[in-house]
Amino acid sequence: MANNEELFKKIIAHAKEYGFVFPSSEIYDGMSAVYDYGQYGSELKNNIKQYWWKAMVQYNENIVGIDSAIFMHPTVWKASGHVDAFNDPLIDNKDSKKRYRADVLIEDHVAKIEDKIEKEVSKAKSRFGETFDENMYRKTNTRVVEYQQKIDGIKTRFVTAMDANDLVDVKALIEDLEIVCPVSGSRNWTEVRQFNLMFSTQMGSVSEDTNQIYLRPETAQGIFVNFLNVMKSGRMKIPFGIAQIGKAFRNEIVARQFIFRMREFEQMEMQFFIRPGEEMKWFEYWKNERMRWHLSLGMPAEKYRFHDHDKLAHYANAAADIEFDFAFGFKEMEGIHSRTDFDLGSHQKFSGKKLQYFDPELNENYVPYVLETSIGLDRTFLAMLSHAYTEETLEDGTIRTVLKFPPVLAPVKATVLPLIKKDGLPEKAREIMDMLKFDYMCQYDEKDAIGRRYRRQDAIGTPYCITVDHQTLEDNTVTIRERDSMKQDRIGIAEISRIIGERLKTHYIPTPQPE
RNA sequence: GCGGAAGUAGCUCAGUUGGUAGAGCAUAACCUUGCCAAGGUUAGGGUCGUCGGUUCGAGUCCGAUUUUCCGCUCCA
Repeated sequence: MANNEELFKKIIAHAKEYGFVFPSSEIYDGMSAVYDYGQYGSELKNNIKQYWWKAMVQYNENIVGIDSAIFMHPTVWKASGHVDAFNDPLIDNKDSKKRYRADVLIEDHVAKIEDKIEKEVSKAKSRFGETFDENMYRKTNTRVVEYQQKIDGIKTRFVTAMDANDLVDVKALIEDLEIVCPVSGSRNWTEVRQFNLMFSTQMGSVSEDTNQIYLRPETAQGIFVNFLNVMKSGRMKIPFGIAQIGKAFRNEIVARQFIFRMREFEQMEMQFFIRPGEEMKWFEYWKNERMRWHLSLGMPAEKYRFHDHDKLAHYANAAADIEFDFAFGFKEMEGIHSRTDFDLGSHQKFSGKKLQYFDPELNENYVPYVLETSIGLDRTFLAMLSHAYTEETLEDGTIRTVLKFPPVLAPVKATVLPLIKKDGLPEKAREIMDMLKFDYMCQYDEKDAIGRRYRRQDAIGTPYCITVDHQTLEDNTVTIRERDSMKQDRIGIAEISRIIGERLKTHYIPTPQPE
């Protein structure tokens, strides 16, 4: 475990030193858990996106891609449930260090008073027998009325305070009610703080006209609100999917572990619209298919595992994660969720628009069910980087640090190197560089000894090095060095592009979808 | 969010009881060598995380703050 921590630190240091990931705004001391992707990091990230996009959109005739806006109508987040679920006033007890939802503490307190009322009522009931008028008793008994007034007072005060965003008064209310921590039994509370997990901002430049809007906490809703548009304009027939890659924002209380948990992150999502009742068939299909995609990147199978959810979110009736063995243990990388008709049904209700599909085979209209695959791009990036990072001890005892990316994902595909910086070799190498750079991300390097240049390329994971030597000038051949084996082949200049292209071919081919 | 540790050049670090900063590697230029990193010469690069305090004087002592790491907590 300690070794893994050391390794993880080395990976983070390597990522910064070689231009993959930088702390954001570093010259101003950085921002907690915000990172920028550097010159090689952004290449790697783009390559992962492209590999996913091709696998989902290009290779599946019934899946199309969109790119929806980060800003969405505020009601979207009411329909999705995020406004309710992501807005909690929280308070901590300083002695037990336990955190509570302030509204829950107050509700519990109210419930206790209600219990007292019920006790009084049932006591009176048994005393007066059949002649007992419960409603009358509730309205007239002084003790019950007192309790009821107290409850009404608390509720009014709480609702007023919450509406006015007056968290100080919520705290005061908790103090006035002498609520104690169930664990420590003390009344030593912190201030009440609003943990709104959605970032908000204002739209509209004149202050009276502004609307509070949110940065999307997930990309999925952008797909659901475009369900009709895509279905109609694309003449889509169920089953079909809509894919999207984009940023999402969550104001996590604790964001840590490098780029694993960030407040601004990127998702690659696909929502697959299906006939109600067929969700388990598709759940199994996409579970297997997504795992096949991961394995096609050449990572060992034991690095991955499924984790089936026992506790399901409000929108799901089946859910599984694909977890990856990061340096800090198995963690979620992708989720496959059967979301039923929760999302489209909810948007149908809130928008008043019919979000339905006419199924000619069944001759009926229905709200389609949704099967979601949602993968964290930053987490996939981290998985690739962690797994690629290798320190090799060579025969002569020196240590080689090499990033063994799958070639299709490598930031730089090939580097052209003149063996020495004279005798016309740089000119020849430049010619080859100019020939290759329109097809592949390439570099040219003539500084320092050749061995050292190879190592520099190893450190950023370049799979192929093309070396121009004196023989090149005679017969138009070069050597091509393979990163992992360090072996070299001599090939003709005219063949370089084709040979690299061969080796960059994708290994993922989708399994035919079920009937 | 709570507790602990740390922050000196791009990287790894040194800096003695407070006296206004050093090394190696890296980077750039030139020379030399030429197939698996560290030959030579020269140069650039730091208001010692930030702000404030004590002091004639602070990288060094004190306080606050920020960032990172570790543990706890939290987590659709």
